[in-house]
Amino acid sequence: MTTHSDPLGCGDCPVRDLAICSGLEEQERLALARLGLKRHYRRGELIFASGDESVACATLVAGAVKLSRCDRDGVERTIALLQPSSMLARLFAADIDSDAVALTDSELCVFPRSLVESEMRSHPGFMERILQATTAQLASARDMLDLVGRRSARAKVAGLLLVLADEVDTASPSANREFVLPLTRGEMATLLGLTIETVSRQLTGFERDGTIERRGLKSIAILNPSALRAAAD
Amino acid sequence: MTTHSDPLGCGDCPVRDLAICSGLEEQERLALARLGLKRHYRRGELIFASGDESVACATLVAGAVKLSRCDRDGVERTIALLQPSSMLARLFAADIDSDAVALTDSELCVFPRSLVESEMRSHPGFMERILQATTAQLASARDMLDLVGRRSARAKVAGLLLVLADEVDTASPSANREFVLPLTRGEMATLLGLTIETVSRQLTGFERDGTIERRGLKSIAILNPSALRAAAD
DNA sequence: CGATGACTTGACACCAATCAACTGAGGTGG
DNA sequence: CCACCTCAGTTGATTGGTGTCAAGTCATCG
Repeated sequence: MTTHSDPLGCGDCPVRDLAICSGLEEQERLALARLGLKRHYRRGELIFASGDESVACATLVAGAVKLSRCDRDGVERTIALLQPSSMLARLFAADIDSDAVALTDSELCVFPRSLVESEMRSHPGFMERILQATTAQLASARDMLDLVGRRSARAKVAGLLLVLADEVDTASPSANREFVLPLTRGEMATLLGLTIETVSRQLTGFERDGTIERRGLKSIAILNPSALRAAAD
Repeated sequence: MTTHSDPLGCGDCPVRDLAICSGLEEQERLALARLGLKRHYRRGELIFASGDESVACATLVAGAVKLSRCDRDGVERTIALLQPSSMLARLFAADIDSDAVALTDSELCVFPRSLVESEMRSHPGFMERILQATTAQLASARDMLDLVGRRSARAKVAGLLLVLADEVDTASPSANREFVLPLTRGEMATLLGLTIETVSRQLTGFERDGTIERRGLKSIAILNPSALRAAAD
């Protein structure tokens, strides 16, 4: 191994088989890695800002990121939640249309967008991976739309808890799942089009029901998943 | 020209330079056209149903289509509006996750999904077009999320009117634009997470303001676009 | 231990859902 | 041609849910 055989530490990358890079041959992946860089962001840190020129293409390696917008009164609306292995990029567009903010301390691999686009044109397997990633994000955006379009606060919050629980742990869809909320109450509220107080009251309601249990401020256990699913629509 | 030189009538297709087929060379496009078929759907007709096997990939040539889902109480939620040139497909997935319904009389070119996927793997230009289309749908889904996440009915309806006006006519973003709503009040309501009555009342409100004018049941003129934009957030 | 910020709870007002009646447009049939 | 039907849309009265404002609690950190 030469000194620069693994500049980004791809060797022990937790998302190496999920992220778009997995569509590249070893050699191309290395070429990309040489021109990329790994960056850490603290919770709350701004990664890209709406209006920025779209020059980068990134992969979320660890942590959690939200995309959001603000209207002119400064009211924020979250339009996407991104998990590790997600691609952060605006392909085919001159500039960014939303803020990207780290929800928890996060790690990203950042590449020049132009490089990613040119690599993708010469490597169909890479482009297919990017298409898959985009398709997955589209499906998830539509799921969110379904969620946010619900008419009662109860259904919205229940649905969000189920989404967040699944994100944490797809393995055991059973009772007593405990997971850590990556979102504050305020972030849940801007995501669902509700207020902090309403989100809080819904959580209290579910806890009174025995549907969930709050453990500390950020941790939630789902005691009765079927009750939660029933509440979700 | 031989008898089968233009089986789908691509020659005078209104979206021939916009749809994904435009990513193909003449010869490949013809090969695809030979295995596709053109179908008409009446307003309200079901094109694909949630749960169906994902065997087709279609292009909306003319008309308008919505994607929607129902919860177990039968409450419908619309998760996307598709315009001419949009691709209707669930790539990389075994089955369909939402109903596709014609909003107006519509015309679609339908192809076997397997064929589209294999063509895309052998023609990078075609895959890039599909990626572009998917990226555009993702952007539009996030715009919708922004819209539906607004907290007042007034802002939601105002935003929707602006979206619909743009869809009809991007050319003149000025006053006195008149356009035909492709959606009934009920469809606007399921899209925004409101009720028919609320949508109706908001429209009446905007009309009293002098912001819009209703002309017949389905036609709307925007008299004061900036007032509408102000109301939209 | 005090300060800060996130969260919860309460009281109240208001907006949107609900239920119900009415209007108007389009279509059918006598 | 008009009467009638049907369905989408509008409007009104009322209720209930969610936003708002305000106070209070809890966790974390210096």
